[in-house]
Amino acid sequence: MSTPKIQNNAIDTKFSKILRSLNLKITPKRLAILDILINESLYLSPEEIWQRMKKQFGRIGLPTIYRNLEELSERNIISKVTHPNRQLYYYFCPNRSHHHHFVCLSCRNVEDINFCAFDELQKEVKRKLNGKVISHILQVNGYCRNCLNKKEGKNEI
Amino acid sequence: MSTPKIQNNAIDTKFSKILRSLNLKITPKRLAILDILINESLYLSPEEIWQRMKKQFGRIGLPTIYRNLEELSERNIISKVTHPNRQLYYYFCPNRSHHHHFVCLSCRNVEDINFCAFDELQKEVKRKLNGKVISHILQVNGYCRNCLNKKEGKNEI
DNA sequence: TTTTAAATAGAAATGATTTCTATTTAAAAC
DNA sequence: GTTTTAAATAGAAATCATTTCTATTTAAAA
Repeated sequence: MSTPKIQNNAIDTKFSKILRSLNLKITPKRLAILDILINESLYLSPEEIWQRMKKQFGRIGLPTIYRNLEELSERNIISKVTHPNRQLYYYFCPNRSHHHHFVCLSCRNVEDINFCAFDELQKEVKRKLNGKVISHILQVNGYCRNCLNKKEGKNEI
Repeated sequence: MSTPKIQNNAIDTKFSKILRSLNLKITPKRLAILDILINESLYLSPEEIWQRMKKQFGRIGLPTIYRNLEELSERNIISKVTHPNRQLYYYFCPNRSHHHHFVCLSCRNVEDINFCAFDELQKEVKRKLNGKVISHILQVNGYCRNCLNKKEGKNEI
C-alpha cells in the first residue's frame, strides 16, 4: 500500500482520550468513523461513510453513522459543511483553534482560512444593533488551486 | 388598520418591472408572495407563507410556493436563511448592495450588518491557497436587542 | 464477574421538498 | 379584442435524507 497511513494505534489512543473526556464510550465503530474522516481530506456524506463502514463491519446501521457524526460534531471533534444541496457533510479538521474554511466546489477539498472577522462582527452587532452574538457561519466556496490548474474545474459536485 | 401598509399598487408596479426584466411572468401569486415577504420583517418558512396565501387564494399548492421562492431567491430578489434545523426560510431585504445579516434565534428578526470581510477573505484565499472564491456564506446568529431586553430571550425557534 | 447505562441494528416512520401530468393563465402575436 | 403558446399552477404522488422506536448488544463501572 503506497498511502502512508497514520498508525491506527496512535490515533486510537489519542481519540480514546478525547472520547473518554467527553463521556463518550470508546466503541470500535466510533473510532472507525474518526479513522475514516482523519484519513480523508474531503468532506463526506453520512451515506459515503456508511459505505466504507460496511466494508469493515458488515453489520452496521445508517442511524449509527448519523448519531455518531452528530455527537462528534456537537462536541466539536468534527465539523459540518453547510452545503447548498442541503445534505449533511462532515470532515475532520485537526486545527483546534477557531477558524473558517475554504471549500472547493469541484473536488470537495477543504482548506483552512486563518482569518476571522468575528471580532469586528461582534463589535458591529453590539454597537449598531445592540444584539448579542451567539454563533456565526462563515464558509467560502470556490475552486482550489488544483482544480483551477487541471481544467478550470467547472464541474460542480 | 393601524399597520401602515405600503401601497400594494406601488409595490406591484415596482415588482412588475423587476419580474418582467427577469423574464418572470407577473402572476397574482408571485406578487402576493413578494407582498407577504415585504411586509414581514421576520424570515418565513414556505409552509408559513402557504398558510397566508391560502387565506387569500383558497386554491394554492405548496409546490407553487416552493417553486416561486426558489426562483425569486435564485434571482436575488429575496434571500435564503441558513438555519441549523435545515429547513428553508426566506425573507425580503430591500438593501440591494452586498451585505450580511444578523439573525435573531429567538424572534426571527433579521438585521443588516454593514460589514463584510469579503475582500480580506479573497486576498487570503488567493495569496495563501491560490484558490478562486466563487461565493461565501456569512451569517451571524444571536439575540436581538428586543429579546435581550424582554427576558434574556432564551427560547430558540 | 456482575451490573447498568450507553450504543447499536434494523425496521419503520417522518416530513420537508420535488416530481409529474393535466389544466390554467399571462402576455406575445395577430 | 382574439388567438396562440410558453410559462405557471393544482393536486396527487413520489422521493429520500434523516429520525424514531424497540429489542439487543456491549463498554466500562462496580
